Amino acid sequence: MNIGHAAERSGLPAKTIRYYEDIGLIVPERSDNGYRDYSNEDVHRLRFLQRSRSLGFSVGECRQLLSLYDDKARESSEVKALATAKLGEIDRKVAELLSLREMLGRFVDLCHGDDRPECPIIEGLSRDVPLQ
Amino acid sequence: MNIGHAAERSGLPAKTIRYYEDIGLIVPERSDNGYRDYSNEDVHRLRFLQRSRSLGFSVGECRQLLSLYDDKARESSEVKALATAKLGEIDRKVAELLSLREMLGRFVDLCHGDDRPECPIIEGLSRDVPLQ
DNA sequence: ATAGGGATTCCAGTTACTGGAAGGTCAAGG
DNA sequence: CCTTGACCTTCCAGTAACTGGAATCCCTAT
Repeated sequence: MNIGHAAERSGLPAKTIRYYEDIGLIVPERSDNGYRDYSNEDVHRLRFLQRSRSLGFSVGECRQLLSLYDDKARESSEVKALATAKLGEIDRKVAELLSLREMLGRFVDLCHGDDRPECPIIEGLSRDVPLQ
Repeated sequence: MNIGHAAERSGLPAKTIRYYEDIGLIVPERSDNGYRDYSNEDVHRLRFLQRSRSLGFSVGECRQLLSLYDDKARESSEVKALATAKLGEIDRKVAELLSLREMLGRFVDLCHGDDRPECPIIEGLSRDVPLQ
């Protein structure tokens, strides 16, 4: 299967698939004409990558996950530890965004948003300690 | 004021301040010895940058905000529009993270996490359609 | 005189791709 | 047989927003 087809079936752009090959995540066979030739198992692996990345795993973590995926004797606790750590990261990220949201939201609420130059948002951004 | 002091007072690393100068966000005076010399107003501007960045504005957006900050005749509606758009972005990002969190959390819950190789997380990541 | 702590510039690396140029391959149509 | 268009190849460069490091310079204190 050519890269275009593999791209379609995995949901990853062809460019990205080549990049993943550059960094050694997936190395397909080559056809006689030099084209990359992906097996169904390769596509599976690509989809695994696509899904892991979209779930917020870094490429490095995907590499770890792939080696666990390849290791038929892995212990599920290893995988669970990785995934649980990632959950914690997501939670921290959400909390951080929510606190930013709250501060910015307060600035926005205070701003009348008309044609006058006074603007609590600008003031909030430049004040030493925003909101007392 | 030397860059070290400006860094301390603005909460930005000196490296970052030099970078901001490279990209034209803030250009301080120079002392006779060639050292950068920051005024109190410069520090104010740096803090504005620090705060805006930490609130999730991109450097490009900070550039916009700075020009509004500099423009004494700006209309507050302009600033409000920018900030409101950013709020929407934050909300979208949070929603996305929460949905990732939910999916990954379900995989983690399903995994017994022991020394056996069966692992619903790996399976979830490699399945075509995770959790129907 | 020298030792330290800061300052300077410049170059390279990071993450995870993405865009583009120059060229090779293949199947279909005239 | 030739061309056209859609694919494929490699390689180089650029993105965002810094960060690290090397080589060198400046200032102050002992």
